[in-house]
Amino acid sequence: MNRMNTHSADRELTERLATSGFRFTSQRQRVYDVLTQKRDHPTAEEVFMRAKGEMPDISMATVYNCLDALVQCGLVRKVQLERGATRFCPNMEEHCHYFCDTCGAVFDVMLPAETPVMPQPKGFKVDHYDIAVHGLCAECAKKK
Amino acid sequence: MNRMNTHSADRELTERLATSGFRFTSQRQRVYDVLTQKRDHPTAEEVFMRAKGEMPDISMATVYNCLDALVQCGLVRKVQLERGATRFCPNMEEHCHYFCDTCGAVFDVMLPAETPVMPQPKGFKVDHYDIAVHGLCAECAKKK
DNA sequence: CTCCAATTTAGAATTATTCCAAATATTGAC
DNA sequence: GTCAATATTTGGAATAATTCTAAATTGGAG
Repeated sequence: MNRMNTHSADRELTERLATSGFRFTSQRQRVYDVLTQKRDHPTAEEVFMRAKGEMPDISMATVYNCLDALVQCGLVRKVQLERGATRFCPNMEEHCHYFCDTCGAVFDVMLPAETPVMPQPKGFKVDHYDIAVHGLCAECAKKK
Repeated sequence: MNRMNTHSADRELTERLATSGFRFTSQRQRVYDVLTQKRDHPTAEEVFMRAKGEMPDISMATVYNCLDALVQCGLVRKVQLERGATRFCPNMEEHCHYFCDTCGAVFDVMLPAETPVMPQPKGFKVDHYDIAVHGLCAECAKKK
């Protein structure tokens, strides 16, 4: 299927997968499409349900596999905002997450170019930052 | 037990519990002691094992109960650094966590007084920040 | 001291995820 | 295009961490 990868987006996906040693599959394409179409930080379960729309036979195990491959090849980020299901985010720019503890809504906010100087544990080699701001979104704040 | 709460630390604990509508119990005292004695961000399982040292009959369910009460009365913070067990931290000052993705070590680092201005989603009411820095600790960095 | 609500306890239930082994699909060589 | 080798998908079983449940126990007000 999709022998030619006609769309540039697919070719991009194929290349990203290939450079990490993964193959292009229709399931991985579908899962990545789901994530880029509605960027609301869905859980694996939610990705599964949306993916089934156009691909009714896809399985939960495959969704986990695909998400894992996409994370490994640098197209998707895992986001753990609370205990419970991990969420997935296709925005790979440096940003932080505003999280509504009441309704679960997530908002991406770019980080300011100027990051403040932070003292670091001696010899610590930083890989990445995970910054979350917890609180109430406008709607939920109004209701209280 | 502990009818008098002779130690000031215990009285402090009793008061904190009371103002949130909780009772003082020996189990809650023990769990809080475990957290303050070795501030290495243990999981519930680890707290359980350490608590059993002086209190062999304490149960896992109780450890979860106690941790929950301590979090609710503002003496302890939950820390979710990755998928998997939640960790617990008795340091209630504003700080962030440096986390070694290889060995799991956690280092507290105070945040600089000057926090950078961040654009916020309209109407969002901030409750707290969760800042984690992932990477390799000095030891693990050396091994590579 | 007595009573009642809060707490503890052991074990069952739940949730999210990972593991497994057989069936299927993809890719590179011919 | 065909074939073989290997990666991937799949459904279901297994696991890990936590939450729930209901009975026994305990703390504290009066």
